[in-house]
Amino acid sequence: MTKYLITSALPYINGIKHLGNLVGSMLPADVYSRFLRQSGENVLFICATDEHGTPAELAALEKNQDVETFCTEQHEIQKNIYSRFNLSFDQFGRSSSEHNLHLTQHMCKKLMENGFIEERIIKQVYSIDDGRFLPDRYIVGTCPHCGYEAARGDQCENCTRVLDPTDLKNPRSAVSGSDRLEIKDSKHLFLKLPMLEKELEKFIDEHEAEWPIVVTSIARKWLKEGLRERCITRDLKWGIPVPCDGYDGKVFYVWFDAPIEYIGATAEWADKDPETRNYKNWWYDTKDVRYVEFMAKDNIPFHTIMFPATLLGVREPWKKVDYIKGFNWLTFYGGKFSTSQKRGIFTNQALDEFESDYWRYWLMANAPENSDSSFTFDGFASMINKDLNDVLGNFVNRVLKMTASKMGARVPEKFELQDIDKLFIENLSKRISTYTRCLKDLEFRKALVELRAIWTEGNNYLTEAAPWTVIKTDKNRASTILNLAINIIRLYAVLSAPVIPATSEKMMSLLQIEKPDYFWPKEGKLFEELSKLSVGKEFSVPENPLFQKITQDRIDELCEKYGASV
RNA sequence: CGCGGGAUGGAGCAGUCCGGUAGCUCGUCAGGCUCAUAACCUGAAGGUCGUGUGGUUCAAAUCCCACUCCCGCACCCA
Repeated sequence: MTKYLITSALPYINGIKHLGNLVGSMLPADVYSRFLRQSGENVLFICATDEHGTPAELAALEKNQDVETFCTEQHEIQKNIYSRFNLSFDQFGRSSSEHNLHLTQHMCKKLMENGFIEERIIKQVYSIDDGRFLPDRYIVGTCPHCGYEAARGDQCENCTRVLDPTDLKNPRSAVSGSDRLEIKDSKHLFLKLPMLEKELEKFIDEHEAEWPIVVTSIARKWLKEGLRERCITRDLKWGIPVPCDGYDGKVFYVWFDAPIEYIGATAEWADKDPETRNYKNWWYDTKDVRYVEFMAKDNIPFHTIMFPATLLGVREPWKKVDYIKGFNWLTFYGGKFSTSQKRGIFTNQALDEFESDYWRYWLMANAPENSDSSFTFDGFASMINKDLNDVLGNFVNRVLKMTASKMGARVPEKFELQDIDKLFIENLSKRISTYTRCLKDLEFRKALVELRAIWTEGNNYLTEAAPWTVIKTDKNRASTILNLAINIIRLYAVLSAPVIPATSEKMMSLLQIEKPDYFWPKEGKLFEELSKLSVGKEFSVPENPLFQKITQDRIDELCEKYGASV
């Protein structure tokens, strides 16, 4: 049977991520993983923090911490936030793990043996006062073309010309501002991507028909422009040491070791139960694994070109990706999320404002699948109020309260179904199969439109069946309708669980189901699905609605707080 | 001529690959219901699908051409 390996792009360690990061990789990967698990599939969902590189070192410096302590702390902070978002990682690892170190070094050695690595001497800028080599973008100076004074070493933001740090006039360190810089020769390893170009092209060809356009078009663009040798090492302390003579004080560049951590994290997972788990069953010489990656569009070149190049070049049967789900950007009021301008919402702030399901629902319903999409508090509030409160929350509430008040807080008896019931079940069945297909195809926005329609069907049914009227003349008939309605609540809990798992649990607990099963309904078996609750079983009458409405005052307050231009 | 994405009723989107009566959600208006959170259900109004009154076609939101405007690609950050 096919096993599903799911990875989400690794969030970088240097600070708490915002909502855009969440919706572009981890959250949709979670929804998909949950859906597959509920469908009875064998799923391994892997993520980790990406910890190496200069930004991490500098962030640690700013906090007066050594970089390892900093990363350990930040890893815990992020891990905690994601668990509050109910992201169901099987493993949330760290790219600084032992496993990743060994795997990365192994990959490098194999690449060398196979002739895909060459050594080059390059000139690097060294800052005497900072005591370190500086990456290009941490050198600032005056642009030789336009005279802009704060041009960076890799590109002038004013005239957009690509620069070399040595082009800059009056160069200085962006870290300390010091101008005591010198240029030193430094040995580095380069991955010879051009040698793998044909194979990569074939790799992309094989998946062209299936992959989203945003993914293949970015990959094609790189191939079209021609691949160049890429430097895979850096003059840094923090990272995975290069296992070669003469490379003391050098580590691998983050883009090289970060994706390998997908494998590393799987090995970390296997360590927890070595008797039954083996990471190679998922990654090495497998025939039964379907591997799906989730990422935002900036990560696509690394996952379509660089990482496959590594895995191809080692000449070992490592599992390569089968499907890539790429996302565009989520914007904040049409503009970018911006840390320095205090625009946008970070994941920890989001959780302080609302329960995770509010965010999960909105983000998935508005996932930037085909183009960038924009977050606004107005849009957020109106969708939460309408879909979660009025449609779903109210349905649960009205059914349970009505049943309790008319016939007591127990699942009422079911008698013969009438046409109206059968028609409803038929409609529901169609919608569920559409919903299921959308989830399978990773069409999240469409899936959520369908989920909402499924919820609406319930309200529709109640209106048509009108148990509050029927009960006056035919108690058995009213009992049947309400029996069905309560069973629908259970079914909704199951169907909603990939997206809003915490709410699903609440619904199950209202029905006093101790060990709820969330098995996905089978095609054509809806009658059975709607008969799972035993007659006479007690349920709880909700004291509070499942959700709370977001008022206009609250919206105004949030706009103010998060720098939304109203 | 830098690269990429976009332009569809008041708002947000689908439809564009594979031409054939313009669809969904919100909002608005009217009606129904009264079990429920002033919630639910039904119906209606509202668009010449950025521009050229451009080309192909019996037929174009959809294919081709030209143009306009918007948004990313610059600290932070995905």
